Amino acid sequence: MNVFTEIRGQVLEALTAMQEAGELPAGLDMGNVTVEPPRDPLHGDMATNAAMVLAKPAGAKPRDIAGALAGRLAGGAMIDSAEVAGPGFINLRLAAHVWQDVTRAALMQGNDFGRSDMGQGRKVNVEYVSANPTGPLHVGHTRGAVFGDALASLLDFAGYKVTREYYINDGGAQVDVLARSVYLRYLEAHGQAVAFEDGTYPGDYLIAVGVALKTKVGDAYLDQPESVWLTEVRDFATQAMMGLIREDLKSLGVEMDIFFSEKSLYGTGLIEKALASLDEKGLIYEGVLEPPKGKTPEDWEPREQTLFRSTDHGDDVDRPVKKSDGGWTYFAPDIAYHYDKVSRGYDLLIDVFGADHGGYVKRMKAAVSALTDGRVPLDIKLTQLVKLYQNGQPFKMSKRAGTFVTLRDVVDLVGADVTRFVMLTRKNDAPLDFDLDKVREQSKDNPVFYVQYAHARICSVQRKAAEAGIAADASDLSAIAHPAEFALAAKLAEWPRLVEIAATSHEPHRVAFYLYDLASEFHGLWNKGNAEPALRFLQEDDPVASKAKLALIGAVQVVISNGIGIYGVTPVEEMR
RNA sequence: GCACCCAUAGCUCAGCUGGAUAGAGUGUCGCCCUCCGAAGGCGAAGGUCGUAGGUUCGAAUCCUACUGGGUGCGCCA
Repeated sequence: MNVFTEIRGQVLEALTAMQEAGELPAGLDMGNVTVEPPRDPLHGDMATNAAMVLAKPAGAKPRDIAGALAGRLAGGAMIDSAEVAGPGFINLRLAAHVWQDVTRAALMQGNDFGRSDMGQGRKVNVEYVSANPTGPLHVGHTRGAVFGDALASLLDFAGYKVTREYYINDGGAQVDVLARSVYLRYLEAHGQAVAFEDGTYPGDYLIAVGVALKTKVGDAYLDQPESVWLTEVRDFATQAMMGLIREDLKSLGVEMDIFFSEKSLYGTGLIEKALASLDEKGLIYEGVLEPPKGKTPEDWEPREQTLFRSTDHGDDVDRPVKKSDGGWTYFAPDIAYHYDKVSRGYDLLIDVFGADHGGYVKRMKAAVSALTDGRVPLDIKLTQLVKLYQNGQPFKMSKRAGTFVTLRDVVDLVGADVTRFVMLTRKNDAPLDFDLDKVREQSKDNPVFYVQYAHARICSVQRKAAEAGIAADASDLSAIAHPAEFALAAKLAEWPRLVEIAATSHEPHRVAFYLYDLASEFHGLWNKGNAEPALRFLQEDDPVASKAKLALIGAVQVVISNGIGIYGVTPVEEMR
């Protein structure tokens, strides 16, 4: 049940009736007509801007339209009163039964309350994390993982068919470096002294991989040239790293549907095919790029390369797909990868990248736009840096990995649920401060706690009720009658609308802020029970009222549970 | 030099894709437990929405130019 769409339906009906009555011209675009909660609750429960957006095209004064529209709306089934206000708003007061209906609907629909068919089953591919398989995931990846996963769940909840995908960069030079680093650890496992030189990975996490390699091949690679072992060790090491990464993701509760290997693109003709497709559109040519203005690299010299005319699709300069030695640039397999995604029939692609990939956005969008002739949109979400703190002080680096704080460090310290929720309490494009102490603090400036606390309180009431042999019952909700109770129910009514807004804007953080508001509304009502016993959830001698109030808070429980469920967070029944 | 992101209360941030008197938390000050969890709640104070123009019934939101901060910029992925 989405109160907003229902009321908007009534507004549109009324407008149509006005057109039929000749009060409004035909053929008006109603797309801009909105129904929203007014910022100031004194203005009523709902407001519509219909009169103002239609005034100009209809050639009438906003307040005149508003007056006529309000007259028609006032007779509606869900509407108690409709008043014209300000420049032409129509403020609506809804009938008490609307809030009771919402409460009932939330309780009955449970896990499905707020679920939308907005996506209409369209296929979406969300690619996220996609960290190089050269080591464990670190904090930055954690944010990308949490964000991508929540966005995927949100889209699923909004009616899309979602695929979660991880792109393994196992085709480039960095996996050769990985192989050499593992080889050093392999020598070390054989008792040799080794030095990690320029660019090799010195992290401790490779020690076990070196040992494992020794167990597998014995001394077969000792004193052998790279040509003998590189390919084998690279595969072995990459697999080991992906094993590590999968475990890291699992510790966060992230499960991918597809791990797509970059290497699998090579030798299959897919890259060639993708580029041929661009070539057919006349977007591939041989040429020489201008040096970047202002900051010319010292070793700059003009080279002829194979270029993609990305400027035809909104990029600033054309981009090379081949290096001067004829090998592919990184961009080429990336084009092929997206070509593959498109050919798998997705209606929408979403890439979640770290902020350091900002420079990549335009060319990637250009590529997808060119490949699909603009048919398939690609949205790229950049997640900004995570700054770690401990007790207000910048956090010192991890002892285990030597160079960075790992995902595992964070999860071990504060837990997956807290990590996930906190990392979603900021917009993806804003930097995030993550204080390892504060996120575990149990106070209301910690949104995780505050929301969980509301859920725990509800569970506490339910335990008390159970002792008295009472359970929620939505069949008679007439006891839900106080403005404070309506306010809470009104907040519940916003949930389905919020899901759609968050999903269309690809902004899962909105869920966190909503849940905080909902929790706040609930805590407020709880406390009003101090002064007004009639507002307490359990009414001594009135089982019908108690059941109704239990239904109300049960509905709150449902929404909290659904909301944090989208975040992959489990609601708690008791604070500890 | 160019591109992208950001700028809102002392601090940390929301702001429902253009709506009414811009909201939370924190910090400061004052209140509220004979009551289902006070790990809470209520109230006060706090603002030229970076600056200057523009678009229109209406701008924190859209456009332009600046200022300040972050990120990136051909054979690294």
